[in-house]
Amino acid sequence: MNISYDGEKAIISGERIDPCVVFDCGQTFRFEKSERGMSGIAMGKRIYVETTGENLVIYPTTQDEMQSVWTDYFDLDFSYTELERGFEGDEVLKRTLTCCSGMRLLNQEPFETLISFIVSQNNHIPRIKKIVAGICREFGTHIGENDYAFPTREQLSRATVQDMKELGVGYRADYIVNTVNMLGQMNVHAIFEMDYFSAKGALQELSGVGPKVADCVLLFAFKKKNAFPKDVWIKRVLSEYYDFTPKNDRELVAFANEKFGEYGGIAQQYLFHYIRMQNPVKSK
DNA sequence: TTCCAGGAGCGGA
DNA sequence: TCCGCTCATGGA
Repeated sequence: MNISYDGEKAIISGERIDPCVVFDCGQTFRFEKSERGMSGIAMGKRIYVETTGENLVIYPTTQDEMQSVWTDYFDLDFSYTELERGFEGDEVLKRTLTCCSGMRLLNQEPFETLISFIVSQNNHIPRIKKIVAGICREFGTHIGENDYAFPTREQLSRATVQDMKELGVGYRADYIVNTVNMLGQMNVHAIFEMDYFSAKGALQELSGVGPKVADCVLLFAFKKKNAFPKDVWIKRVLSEYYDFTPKNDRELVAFANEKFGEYGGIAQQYLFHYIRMQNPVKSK
């Protein structure tokens, strides 16, 4: 993979990256289709992500910012091309490449990921996007036109349960307010250094965070590529394509480890996106 | 109108 | 540990 620069554009070559897959696969809720690709707000800034020929273009940015922010955000030090080659040995994973090739797992900001996935529970993606946008608009920093950054913990600590309910989060309002308060007494950054099971346990101490939300946060924010979130779609995948119905969380973890290894979480994301693409009506 | 969603918490068995 | 119920909301 190579990164070159043209004005305020960073051009990435040598690795197939499909922005429509990356930003429309349910790992982040702040991107929408733009004229030539996808655009959204991440790490406190609006960016545009497009493909031109075989290359991916990210703008506006600088070489310094690419090195300090976006290389990590886009997980550019990890070769998904090589990973996809490893899918050849699994018929189902191989099939996902027809519509999921060019996927990447983003390394997102932990607080935003945590709150967003508390909102996500028992919810539809379009509605999650709407609610997250509202949280940003009401409590985040205005960064231009109609753009707002996701609020910091301190900013969101000013939100009451009633405020959250007015944004449509429903019964999750208590979870969010409680978790925001609990995080004031917790060193979230320490989770980066924990092993998978300790990290999952630590997250599940928080209000409204169960096994599924914890796995999503570990996978999408804390770089635990073996975290394997189990939602209704993945249950379908395992049941329909692998003829496997886990009795409990332990059985699922064992199955994912054996079947998909240390990058099970990434495989999970291909499977998640694939089955949703097969069921376009249900997934909306 | 009914169904369902990137589920978690709770009480009871 | 497991099971079943409840929770709020709105798009399809």
